[in-house]
Amino acid sequence: MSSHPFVFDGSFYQHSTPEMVSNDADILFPEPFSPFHDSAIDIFQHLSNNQDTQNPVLNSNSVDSFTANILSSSPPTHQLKNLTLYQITNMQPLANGSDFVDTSNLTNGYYDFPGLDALEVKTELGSDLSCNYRFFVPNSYSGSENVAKVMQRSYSSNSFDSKPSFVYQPHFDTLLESSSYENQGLSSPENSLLISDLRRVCSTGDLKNIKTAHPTQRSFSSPSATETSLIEEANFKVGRYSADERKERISKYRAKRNQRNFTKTIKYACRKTLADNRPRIRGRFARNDEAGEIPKAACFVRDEDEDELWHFDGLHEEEDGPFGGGGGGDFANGYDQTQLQYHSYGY
DNA sequence: GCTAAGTTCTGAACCACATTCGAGA
DNA sequence: ATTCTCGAATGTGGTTCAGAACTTA
Repeated sequence: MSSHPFVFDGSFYQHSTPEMVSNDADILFPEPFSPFHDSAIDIFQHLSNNQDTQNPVLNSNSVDSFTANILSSSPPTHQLKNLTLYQITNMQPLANGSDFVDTSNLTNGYYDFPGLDALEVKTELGSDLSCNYRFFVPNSYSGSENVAKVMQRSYSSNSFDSKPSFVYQPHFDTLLESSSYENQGLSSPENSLLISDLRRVCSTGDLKNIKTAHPTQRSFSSPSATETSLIEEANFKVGRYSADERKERISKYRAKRNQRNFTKTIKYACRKTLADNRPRIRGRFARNDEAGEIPKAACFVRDEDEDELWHFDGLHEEEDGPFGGGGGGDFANGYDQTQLQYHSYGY
């Protein structure tokens, strides 16, 4: 990881012109990384819209506002004065974000997340207004996965458990998973994607890898002497698209986004119920009678309640266990939680 | 730049059986 | 034309694994 400020994708993210709010997101998270790309646009747009507080993430009202904006496809009504995207390696207190952080995590006023780098998104809404977002990325992670592939994977397995642990801005975490978030119908798969994509970018260090999608352009690095001149020019040109071109691309992408279908269609709910309750051996459906005869040694790791696990008595009244699905719930209890979560995001 | 070895990731296959479908009586 | 019967086809989810894709030395 480099120190701030950095030049990314041929652009230096500082002192962007107002009309570059969503365009910056378009550049940072180009279309191949669609879900996060779009989320980034929404976030940036929120930042541009939210001028009623110094730090829109600070209070609960703005949380709702932020949430609403994340999900809103409406174009921004206000524009950012500046957008600054820092990449930093040393934790420093946010300039105006005392409420932004969980103070219990502060050490001498500094965040202390060993083994993590931070990516800070700073927005300046005016001469006196600004807010900061930070994403924490494992600095030990050296992988350089193909971003497009990562995104593709996210649809099939939605797994981020296999990656090194990470911490991203705590308030942001709370925000995304807050009750208000759920109350606004945000538990749908596509909205889960929004959360998981943010996480994934952090957990996999994909910001580093974004450069791979633009092999012909400049890489993610700290500014050299040559780049310094780029920095000076950054006020006037960001990325490869003009403002109109970016707007057009964003509009096109939004239209495409609205047509997405993230949900797996269950044609017959009764069959799903049956499948959920059907006994399995190594993931395969097992005969009802056969299941009860399986010796304990072959029943994965289960120290107790094996009889309950393998004696299938048809449909259960209580079908929704902690992991959903009656018999499946019992079955699931025998799994390592991480393994279970991996598959529970299957849609 | 090329190659081999290692790693990561994806998607198809597998399984049982209740339900659905459609042809024939 | 309507109803009934019965065999075939379908759909459902967790796990495994082959092979593709990618990374590293």
